[in-house]
Amino acid sequence: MLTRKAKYALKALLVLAKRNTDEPVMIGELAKVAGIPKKFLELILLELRNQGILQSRRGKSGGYLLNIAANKISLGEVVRLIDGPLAPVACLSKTAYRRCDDCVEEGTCGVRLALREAYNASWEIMQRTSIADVLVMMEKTDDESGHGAMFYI
Amino acid sequence: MLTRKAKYALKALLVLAKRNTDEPVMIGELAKVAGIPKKFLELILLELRNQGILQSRRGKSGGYLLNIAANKISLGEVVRLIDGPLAPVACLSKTAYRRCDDCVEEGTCGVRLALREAYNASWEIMQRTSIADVLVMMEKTDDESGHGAMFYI
DNA sequence: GTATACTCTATCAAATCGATGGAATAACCG
DNA sequence: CGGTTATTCCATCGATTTGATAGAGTATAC
Repeated sequence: MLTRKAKYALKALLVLAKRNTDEPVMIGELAKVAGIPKKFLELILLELRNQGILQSRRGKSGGYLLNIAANKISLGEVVRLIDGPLAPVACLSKTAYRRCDDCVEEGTCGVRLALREAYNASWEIMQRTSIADVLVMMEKTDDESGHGAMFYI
Repeated sequence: MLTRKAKYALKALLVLAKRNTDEPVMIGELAKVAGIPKKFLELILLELRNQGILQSRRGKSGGYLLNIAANKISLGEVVRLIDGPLAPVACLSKTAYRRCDDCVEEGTCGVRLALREAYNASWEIMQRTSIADVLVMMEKTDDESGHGAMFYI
């Protein structure tokens, strides 16, 4: 399970990417649109900004906007920045490899072998899919559902 | 990331499946072979027993043994029993579906769409792969590594 | 200069994680 | 039998993480 933090981060990024404007979006508005507790969202956006995904503008008419093109932000990256490594065990992580302290021989470790394929399959998709891709998926699904242009995050 | 508990559960099951005997294996021995804190392993085995995966024998010369054939125990099942749903968000869970309380419209929810494919890919493999399958993988890997019959969990 | 926003630090309750001590139970041996 | 020993079973604990809130500080537009 993702933490709520990572889920909120994805939600917020989707809203920001959909706006696709140079005008920053206020935390308060973002919180309302996405249904996220405002003060909690603050922390999350701040973290995304410190990681370089977002940029912020302070003071009146301030807010947040993307710092990277939406098609350059992968789902995997977002989740990893907020929740930490995606891998089921550290010794499988592609970005934060660490030997298991209870592992006698990594090459033939059963747990590692067991989980490797499942992890790779999931990782490949998480890495390949961008925020922009998701927007396209949403539009497509929205068309099919027949609600017209209005779709929710 | 799996919790340590789930990782230990998989390890222990692999050892038990490999023994493939009617004699129960003591917690103490299991703990030593798999490199798991004994008292912690107790809880895990107990939980697996309560879930029907293992059976136990009490008193002197007691211990644990499989209650289900190793090829009927899927990785996904084990992880789910110990760590809870595999799904990244509850509204995608196949075994514990629950609507997200902050979700306006599930059909077009971006987060849901975003994670669905990655989750499905991983789920399919976790569900299809059994403890017995992993043993086979381990033997194969072990042969290639040239260590002979001795392989570690 | 003041209203409006973000920024930062501290704090809190609840849940979860990893771990432990001791009670209950069954087998063995005289 | 009855006690000793080896084992599983149960209740609980401390530390960390999670999710969320509060409030003082700071930059910006007007």
